[in-house]
Amino acid sequence: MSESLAYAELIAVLVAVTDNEPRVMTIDAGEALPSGPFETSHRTLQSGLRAWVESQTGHPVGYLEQLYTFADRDRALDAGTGAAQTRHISIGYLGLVREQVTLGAGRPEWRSWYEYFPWEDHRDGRPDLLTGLSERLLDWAGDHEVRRQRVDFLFGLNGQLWNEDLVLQRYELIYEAELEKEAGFGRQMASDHRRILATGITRLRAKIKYYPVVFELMPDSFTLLDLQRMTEALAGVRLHKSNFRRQVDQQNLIEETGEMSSETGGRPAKLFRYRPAVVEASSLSGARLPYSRH
Amino acid sequence: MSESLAYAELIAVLVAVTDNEPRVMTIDAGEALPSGPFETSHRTLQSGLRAWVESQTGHPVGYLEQLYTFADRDRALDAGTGAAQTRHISIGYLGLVREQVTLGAGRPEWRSWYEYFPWEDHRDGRPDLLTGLSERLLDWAGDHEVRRQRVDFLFGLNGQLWNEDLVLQRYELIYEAELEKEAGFGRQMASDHRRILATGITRLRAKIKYYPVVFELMPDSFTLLDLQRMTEALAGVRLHKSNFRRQVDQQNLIEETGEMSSETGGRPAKLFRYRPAVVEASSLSGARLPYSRH
DNA sequence: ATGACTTATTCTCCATCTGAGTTTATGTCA
DNA sequence: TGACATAAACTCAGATGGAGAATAAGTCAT
Repeated sequence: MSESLAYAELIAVLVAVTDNEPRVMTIDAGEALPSGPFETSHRTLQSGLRAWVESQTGHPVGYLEQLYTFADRDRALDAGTGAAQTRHISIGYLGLVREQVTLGAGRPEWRSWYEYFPWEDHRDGRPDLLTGLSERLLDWAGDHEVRRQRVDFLFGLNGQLWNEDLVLQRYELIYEAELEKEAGFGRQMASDHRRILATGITRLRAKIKYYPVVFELMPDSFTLLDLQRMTEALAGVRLHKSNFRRQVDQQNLIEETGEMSSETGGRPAKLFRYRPAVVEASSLSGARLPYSRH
Repeated sequence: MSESLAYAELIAVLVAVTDNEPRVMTIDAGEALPSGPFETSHRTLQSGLRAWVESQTGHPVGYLEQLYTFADRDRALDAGTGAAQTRHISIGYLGLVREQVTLGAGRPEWRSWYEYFPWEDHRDGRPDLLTGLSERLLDWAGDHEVRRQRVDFLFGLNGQLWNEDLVLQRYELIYEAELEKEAGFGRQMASDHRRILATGITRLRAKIKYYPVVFELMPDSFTLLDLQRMTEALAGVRLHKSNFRRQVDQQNLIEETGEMSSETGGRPAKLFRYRPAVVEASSLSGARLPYSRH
């Protein structure tokens, strides 16, 4: 029975956006994601994480969702000995906070997530760094047709479109090609934290498409362009202005406050607020099956 | 430090489909989902689960994905005492197997998941049981406008459409209304296993829309109607025949084997096989952002 | 005050997709 | 042989989505 006892910790991918830059909370001079033991005093995982994060950031966490449970981190340590050793289980969470005032000890810092994944920011066009990176990946792929296709597909080569959702898959390819520790290909982190961060970004980029989580990061009132910039910051991609607007108001999730913003540099913009959703959101799904009435 | 030691177990929602009925593997005469300790000998969570499941079912698990980690099960036990007590962490997995030959001990059985959630099967129209159930839910909602809207939305009342994805949310509403133990509202399970099952069904119903997992449950060759029936079994909803076909071959995931099936009762149907995907699947996504070229 | 420049907001257009059937083909079975 | 079943292909109108033009309403340098 004691075989199954494990050391359980919580680990957080905490996201905030300032100056159109998506940031993640880090400790150890940007080398690690914040984490802590899962104490018996915590009623649930969720509440444990929430309490702990709020004491660190000084701000309520608007949105919190479980990401993934990682348990194969320490396998290198186990190998060979065969000794019964305490298992390490990390339960990852994704949290969104509106502002980033840091209070806690250990000098937590908010850093742009593009420091860790510089190839993921396509807002000003395809990053230059991608040239060198994809060259290295293609070298690695060599004649291996499947590998080559994967590189093309994941990095938008050979006429394929860039798909911003595939953050984790891209990182894993880079890892497989053993390029993840190369200088110039993004800042590194301790242990597998960079992978966990990639998992969080992936989840968030997918989620904003079918669930109104962006508003957890927006201030109470905002212009449509603010909202677009926020979405672009997260997705790492530019969006089509008028089509973005059309989509937003079809979804019926925002309403005018009646006031205007004058800090636009051009024509003043209407201010909007989030309208906490008709009913439970959803139904804005996306993928559908071809239903049949009857 | 020892505060954070926890007992870790794996728990599986194992799904197979036979006779157009989606089935889940259970133990204890259908009262529990199969689970086991996460042993140190297991290299990773995934491999631990896989080995253990295959020894139980005698069949390889085609598809396996982590569902959720549950840790707030035993809170009732902790309450009041404040004593340091071993935490119980369950890591849930969803697995798909093509056939269901059971070998293991403890008399595992495959049971239709609709035994546990009879209101979820709308293939032959709205189940009668929903009349009584929604009546009880509306009673519970009373004048509470928000509750009433939630009931309407989740159970497709008042002109709203039935959304088959909301399995977990429906179960949680029923739980909140304290109707989950009432006779007639589905077979019960030990502890929170019914909730875990609901989580699995929810995940699977969502997934089939944007990822070709159905094929993990199909035999090597099949007709288009077979594929449709499989999808309907999982979604619990009837689909539009020709539109389903159109969608399937737009996705380019299957190809004709060249042979025909004669067991249709009508005109013989072409047989198809799964074509393990152009590249990594995806790009059949669904929800999209309004991208901008530039 | 005026014209250049910026950003906001509204429209338009057209190609594609989707929902909901029809129509025609090809078997089995009484 | 005709009734019945299912398969497979085709139709068509309305909704959706990508792309960009047109118009509105500010700021700012001259």
